[in-house]
Amino acid sequence: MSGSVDLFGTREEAVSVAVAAPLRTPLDYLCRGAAPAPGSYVLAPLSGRETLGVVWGDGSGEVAPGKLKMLGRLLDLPPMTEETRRFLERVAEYTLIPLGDAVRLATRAPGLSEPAPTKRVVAAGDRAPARLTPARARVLELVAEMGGDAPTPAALAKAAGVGSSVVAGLIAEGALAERRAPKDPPYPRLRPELTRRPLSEAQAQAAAALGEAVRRGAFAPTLLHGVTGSGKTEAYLEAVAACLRAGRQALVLLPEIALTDQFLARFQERFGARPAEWHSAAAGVERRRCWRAAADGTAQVVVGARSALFLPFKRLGLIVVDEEHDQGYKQEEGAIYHARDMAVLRAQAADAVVVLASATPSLESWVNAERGRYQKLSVPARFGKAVAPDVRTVDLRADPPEQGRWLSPSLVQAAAETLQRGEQALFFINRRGYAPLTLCRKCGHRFECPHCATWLVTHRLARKLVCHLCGRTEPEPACCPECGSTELAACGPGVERLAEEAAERFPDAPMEILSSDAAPTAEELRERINRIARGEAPLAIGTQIVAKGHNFPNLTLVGVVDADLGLHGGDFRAAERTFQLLQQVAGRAGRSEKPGRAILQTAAPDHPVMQALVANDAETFWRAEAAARRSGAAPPFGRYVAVICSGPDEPQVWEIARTLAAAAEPVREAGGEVLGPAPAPIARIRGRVRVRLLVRAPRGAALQPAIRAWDAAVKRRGSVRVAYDVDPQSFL
DNA sequence: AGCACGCCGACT
DNA sequence: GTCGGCGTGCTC
Repeated sequence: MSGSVDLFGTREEAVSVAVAAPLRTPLDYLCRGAAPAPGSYVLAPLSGRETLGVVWGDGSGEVAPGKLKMLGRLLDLPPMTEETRRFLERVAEYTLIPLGDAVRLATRAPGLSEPAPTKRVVAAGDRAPARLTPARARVLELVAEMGGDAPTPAALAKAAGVGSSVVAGLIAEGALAERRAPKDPPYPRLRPELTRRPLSEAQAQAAAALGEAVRRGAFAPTLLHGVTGSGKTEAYLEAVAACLRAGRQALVLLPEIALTDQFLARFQERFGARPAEWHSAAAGVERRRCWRAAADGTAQVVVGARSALFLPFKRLGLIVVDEEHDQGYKQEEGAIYHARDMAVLRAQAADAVVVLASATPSLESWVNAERGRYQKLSVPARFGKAVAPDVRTVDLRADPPEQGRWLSPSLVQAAAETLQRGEQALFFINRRGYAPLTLCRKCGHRFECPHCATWLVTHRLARKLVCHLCGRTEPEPACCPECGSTELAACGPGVERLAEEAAERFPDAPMEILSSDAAPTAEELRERINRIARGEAPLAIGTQIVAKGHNFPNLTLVGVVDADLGLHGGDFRAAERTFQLLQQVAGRAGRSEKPGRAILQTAAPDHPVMQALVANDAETFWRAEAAARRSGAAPPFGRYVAVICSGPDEPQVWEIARTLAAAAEPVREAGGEVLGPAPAPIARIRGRVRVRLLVRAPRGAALQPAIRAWDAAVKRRGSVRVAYDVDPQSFL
């Protein structure tokens, strides 16, 4: 331990502390007397205030001891385990965020710097009361019945049906002992042996393999592939049970939307009590309780959204990432990370099992399983459950809609038949608004966003033109700003325009529109979804919010109006994203007892995405996609990092973005490539222009030198900021 | 992140 | 004449 001796001969030691501030390295502090152990939570003075920090190790000695500040108070919290600290280091290294930001992610709970709140409780005392009245007897009897449970004085009085003075009197005489107990109630003990639904052969096999891995207690990444309705939840709950028996904690991550009472009820049925819950909606007290219980090990299982991954678990043995393909696992604001990937890192640091569960695994997980880096377990569908819908394409070149219409004759006919049978039909189009482009018939002027180099989308209901990149709106124009002509043409369909056509074609069918801006509140949107689920609207028109989350038991036809949408454009994950989205949308027609079908309107029925959808064969698609990436026909695997440069002044941002591209020279020399700054990926969000620079680094190439160069390039450059978005595919 | 130090508009 | 706006820079 590097130390120093002051004038009075007192030994002062230096420790390094990772403070919860955006700093890439820990800072050195002096401490009086013995240095706190690594992992201790402390308050550290930082530019004139006390900031929460975690002792990381010995002082680095890089700053002269005379300039070091004295460490503040040690906090009364269970120390952060070495495993968690190693995990945070790896998160910082991988996502390119500062270590201090990673520490911040792990300390997002209120009241950490205050002692754990306590309350007064009473238990049986060691003396008999001088006078035993009937009221006193009732109280003492009740206390004896309670055994170890210590109620508050008020609760005890109420339960015994006596006044509070009776209890107070007994305390004064020593017949009841008063002490302080934690105010946050402990989580109820879970019972791994409680109930078990009968498992199918395949479920039992998967559960056994997972349980075996948990008992081994070593890092074991596993892809649990189970189609919808196969009961993969039951399989991984058995892994949770095995983890509880092994005396370790388990974490179940769910996409925010799936964190429902339904899941919790199922959990309670299996384990006899609800788990600790961690999600963004949880209030302050609940977060404090969950954080502390994760840290002291009394939370046996935490179920939570992505940020639960950063709880300071004491002895984590299992992480389940349910619906691992879900885009919601990606944190896009502030510290950018993908919770599924960080779960793998955490499991590695904790020698834990990580289960990635999905009916439609992501490309990266599939490739990792194929390469043998992940164990793969499959749970096929249970007999008698709803089956995948029959998927077909309609070739828009051979069977086109009429001029100015978007539904092809065969899709219209299929919908008519469906409605006639009393079943539901859904038209899907992944575009909000009325029309994606408005142009002037006279001079050809296009209405574009002045900031984003994209077309403004006409929203007819709101009477506005909206930029879907930056959210900028203008009133709907009456005439062309160039030539003054009033002949403006709306080109292409959006969900509003599709609804217009559907209403014309099926005037007698009540219709519900599902899009994020068709409903003013989330509550209203939920109500609309419920109306469809209850079968009140036979016809539904929707954007991608219909893709997940809900069962529509009477829905037997899904019509994808433009299946090619999203396949073009510069996104190097366009094909897989389209495949996953459309597979989910088509699957909406597969939840009914009756046979369901999906119709894809496409101008490219031979495209691998369409063929894979028709064959309902993700594996073949992933294999083809992986092969294309290896052969160079599609963007190759590698470490993709978007360097995001943002600031209020557009020319300055562009200038700095070019500097950043130049500073990426070491990456290029190492065989990587730098794409951009491209003209398209620019957007203005809350007054700040964002320019993205895509960098692909070869596998194994350390990006840290480039980061130093990029960080330095924006220093002393006003309010320009740089952030890094590491693509999950970097795992490959 | 937050806090201090910096230079330009409306106030007792 | 100042109070304070937030742009800019740094934190052991």
